[in-house]
Amino acid sequence: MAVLKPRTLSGFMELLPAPQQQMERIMEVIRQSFSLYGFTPLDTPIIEASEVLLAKGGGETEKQIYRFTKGDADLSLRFDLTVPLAKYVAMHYSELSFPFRRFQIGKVYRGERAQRGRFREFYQADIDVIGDGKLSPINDAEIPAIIYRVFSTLGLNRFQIRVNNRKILNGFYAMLGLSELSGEVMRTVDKLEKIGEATVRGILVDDLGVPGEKADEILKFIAISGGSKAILAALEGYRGRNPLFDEGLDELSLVVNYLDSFGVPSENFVVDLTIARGLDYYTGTVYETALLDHPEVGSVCSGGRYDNLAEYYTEKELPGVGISIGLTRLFYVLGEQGMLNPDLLTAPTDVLILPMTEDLGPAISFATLLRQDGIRAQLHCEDKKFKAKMSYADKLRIPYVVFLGEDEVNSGVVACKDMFSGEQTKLAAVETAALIKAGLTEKNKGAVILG
RNA sequence: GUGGGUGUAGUUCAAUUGGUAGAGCACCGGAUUGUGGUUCCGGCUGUCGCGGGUUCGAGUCCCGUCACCCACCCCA
Repeated sequence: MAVLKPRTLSGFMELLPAPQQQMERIMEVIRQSFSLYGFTPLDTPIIEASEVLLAKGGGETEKQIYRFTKGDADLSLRFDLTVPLAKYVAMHYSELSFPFRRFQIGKVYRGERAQRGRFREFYQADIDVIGDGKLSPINDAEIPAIIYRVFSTLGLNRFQIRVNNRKILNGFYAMLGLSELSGEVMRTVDKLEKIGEATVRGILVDDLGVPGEKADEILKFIAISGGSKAILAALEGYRGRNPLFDEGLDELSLVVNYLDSFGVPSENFVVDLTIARGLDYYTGTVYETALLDHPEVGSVCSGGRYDNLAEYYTEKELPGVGISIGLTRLFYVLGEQGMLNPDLLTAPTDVLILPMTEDLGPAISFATLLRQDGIRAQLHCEDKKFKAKMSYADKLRIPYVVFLGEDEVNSGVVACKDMFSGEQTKLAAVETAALIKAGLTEKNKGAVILG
């Protein structure tokens, strides 16, 4: 019979069991980290009515969204987690308590060309804080702490949280009389690191029609660098010329000043006046996180402050601040760079039990004992050679194999082999369980996801 | 959407100026009866992406097509 060639669509990540385990661990770290800051878990449908997801209209979303019809229904796959959140908050406004802090880890879909580190289906891990009418900028200051917590808990050190404030940029461009162009200018300046100063100036002057001396002022402005405090000090020099700028500077100062209290080391944080990133609804603080050793892969976590999350769905004013971790991309990079700890236990079970007697009772009882003790156990009763079963345990990197043959059953013990050390013990069931438990704790000790 | 590249066993790749396909890894089996990972021996697999053309003859040249990859755009 002719069989169909199996294939997975381009841009869709499909993992083997061991990497999937690592992915799950990463998700778990993210979940726990988010929980530590008082965020509540949320899940929303992957499919929504197109009119809801496309309420904003125009732009990239329209071009890239997966849209289809089912009967009369015009449906779309969610493009990000923020728009569904907006709908959710608008819809359940009266049932929610504000500030509403939620986290959500879910797949999103973008019908663009797949590329290295760029997927069509990928996980985003989002947190957002939504205020009712107003939202304290202290929330902006807390975000870097959460990012830092997630990345450092994963075992990463070489990353940098970059922060900027759009009010500062917009205010600055207003000072130059370039308000109408600020979007274009920001987009251009954002590419500085990639294309260089000369090219940026060329685009500003030749393509956008920015007068030469103003382009130079822009370049001078974005070239402000140094430690966060030094940058703030330099920015103070521009104070008093534009109210929006001043407001942004106040917000940025707040973020910087509380970093220490929030436990964010200064080496993992920088004020970067070039970043403008993100969807165009960002209005204040913006964040971007870069892996210092892999600048080429792009952002793995970005976000910012927006004035009005749900303007398309409600008259209520709902400002918010949030970030999105590009989990799939992050995982892809970590794997590609060999940064996933190979010593991390990824076996589907802790113990593989091999019964070798007609009566499976003792083996099943032992499995039950282990499971009651919180130890993952699997029976292997298939009609296979003993060697094949050992090989199975080995390939899956299962840490313990237990043998239950005539000898063991008759003398009331179980034989247990530590597959990593090769040592084998023959002890009573309860003692073996205790031994395994202690051994697992030892093997898991300091098991960071990244190594 | 625009530009470039590539398509050969499960996988990574190889195949002299066009002459009807190989290697490593993986996989499977064996090296005496209840012990894996190392080693040794043996074995398996391909419509050479698909369709057409040139040719005595094409994996190797030409056209088309599809798929994938890379860059741009945009972004996680």
